[in-house]
Amino acid sequence: MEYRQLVATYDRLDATASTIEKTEILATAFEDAGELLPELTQLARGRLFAPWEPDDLGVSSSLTARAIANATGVAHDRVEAWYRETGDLGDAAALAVENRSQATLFSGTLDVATVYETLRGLADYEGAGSQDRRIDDIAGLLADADPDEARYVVRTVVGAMRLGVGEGTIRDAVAAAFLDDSEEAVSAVERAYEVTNDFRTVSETARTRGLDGLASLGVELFRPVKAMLARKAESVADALDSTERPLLEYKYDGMRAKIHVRDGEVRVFTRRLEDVTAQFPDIVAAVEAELDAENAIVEAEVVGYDPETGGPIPFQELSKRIKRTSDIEELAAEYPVTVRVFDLLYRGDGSLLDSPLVERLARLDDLLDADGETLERATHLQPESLEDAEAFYGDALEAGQEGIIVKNLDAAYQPGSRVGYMLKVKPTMEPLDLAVVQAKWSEGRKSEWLGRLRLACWDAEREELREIGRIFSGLTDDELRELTAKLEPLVRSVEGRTAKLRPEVVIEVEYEEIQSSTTYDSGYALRFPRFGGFREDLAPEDADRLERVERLYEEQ
DNA sequence: ACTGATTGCCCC
DNA sequence: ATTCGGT
DNA sequence: ACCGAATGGGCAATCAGT
Repeated sequence: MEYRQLVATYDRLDATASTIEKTEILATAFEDAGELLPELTQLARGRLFAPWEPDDLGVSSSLTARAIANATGVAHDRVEAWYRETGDLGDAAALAVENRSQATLFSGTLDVATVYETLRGLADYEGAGSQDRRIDDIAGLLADADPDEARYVVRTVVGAMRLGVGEGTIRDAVAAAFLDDSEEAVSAVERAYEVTNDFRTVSETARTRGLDGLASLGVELFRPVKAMLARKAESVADALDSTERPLLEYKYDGMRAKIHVRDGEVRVFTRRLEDVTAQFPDIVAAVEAELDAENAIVEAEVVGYDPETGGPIPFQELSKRIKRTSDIEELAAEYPVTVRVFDLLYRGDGSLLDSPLVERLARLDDLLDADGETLERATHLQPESLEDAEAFYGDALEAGQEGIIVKNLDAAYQPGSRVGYMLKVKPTMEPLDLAVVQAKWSEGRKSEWLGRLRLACWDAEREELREIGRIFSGLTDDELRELTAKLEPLVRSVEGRTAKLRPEVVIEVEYEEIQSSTTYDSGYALRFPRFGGFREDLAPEDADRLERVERLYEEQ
């Protein structure tokens, strides 16, 4: 299949806002794909790998910009300039190909399999010179590409197709292409995807074996199921109101883990389905000792603690263990963990996804060693009243945890994030008033606007601003527009898409937590910062004091 | 052997 | 992770 | 209600450059 055909599909997806039309366009492409269907279901989202496969291409914007320059003979600076202007490296690539120098040869056209295999192959290069080989491979594709082809090759490399196509659209299109558009067909595809996490398997099964084939795809050990995600509730009362038969659990600040046991062998997966078994030998040993099952899937939060005091440690410290490949045992001793178990998805020879939570937990309790040191049920309560629940929430905060999770004991395990299954309640922090010292032009739809603010608090002792991080969401389009108008007159200098500003604008900033930081000169940074409103009444010197930040940090 | 830049459906 | 806008 | 896009701090690994 020629890549040009796929590009035509991309362009049509890009041109329509209607999800119904997007589904139709994709369904047609899937029907025509033949043997290339598995690759096409990945490429449609700009992804090359199934979620649990290592998919480190080792190349993103800066190296790709070099590849574009190499392939087209256009100066690297010009490619960078187009990238800055358009905010999209794919568009910059298209421009570069249009303006390619005479010296480079346009030798032909691409086919889909070549693009897919070449890009996948980037991940295999290691060691000295590997970046050059990656650049050469990408440049090789671009040398054979016309401008539109180049745009989407590059967008695939950098992982930002921006076509409005995600999992939901692929799901609907697979159903429409090989089954029908009934609710039954869509649910069958969805279910198959939830348990396999792989659209290549799902689409190929739907094509060759239809509805029955999809139904035969079930939970398998060592193939992670999508995680059930919580939604936010405003208060304990709200959460209880919308939950039939509530069970409350502490919400811990750690790492979500899915632990599979197959014939006694243990594997640990993250929420995004990365295999981190090698990083957590202590968890493997604890599961072997404290979980009475040869075949099972349990779900848990891995929580670090200080071996000296026994108290909880910041997530930053636990996170040192997650990607570590050396000195594993030393790190395990320095940052030991407890495993707070809260669900059982599989036991013995079958899936428990469709069983109600109350039954899954009863079976989980059967398997857990009551005196285990490392594996322990997440602290939980079946509340009799709102007062009960609020007291439990208070206990959780008192114990230094994030808040609570509210679950429905009658509900099945529902992978993904849906209404009516699971809620989280967390306290809101007092917002900070911070001065805006720098801004960047945004990307994509928002690329005309100055967003992405760098913020500072006021150091009263030294009488100067000290940076404390950036903001990352919370602005409506109107606010972004207003912000841009306010900031543009304050621009002192521009470098790339970054503008340094005279610090005159002060905004309110919400966040989840204050972290210690080596990145910012205040020594602190905000976790999940978001815009809370303009403070027209404040000057930069009126921004929150560093002292207050320090105090809040100590208090939390 | 060291540093700085870059990367990641990373973790949160 | 959180939040916003489109459907 | 759902989906997709766009964005934060901070970590270890990797590699280019010296």
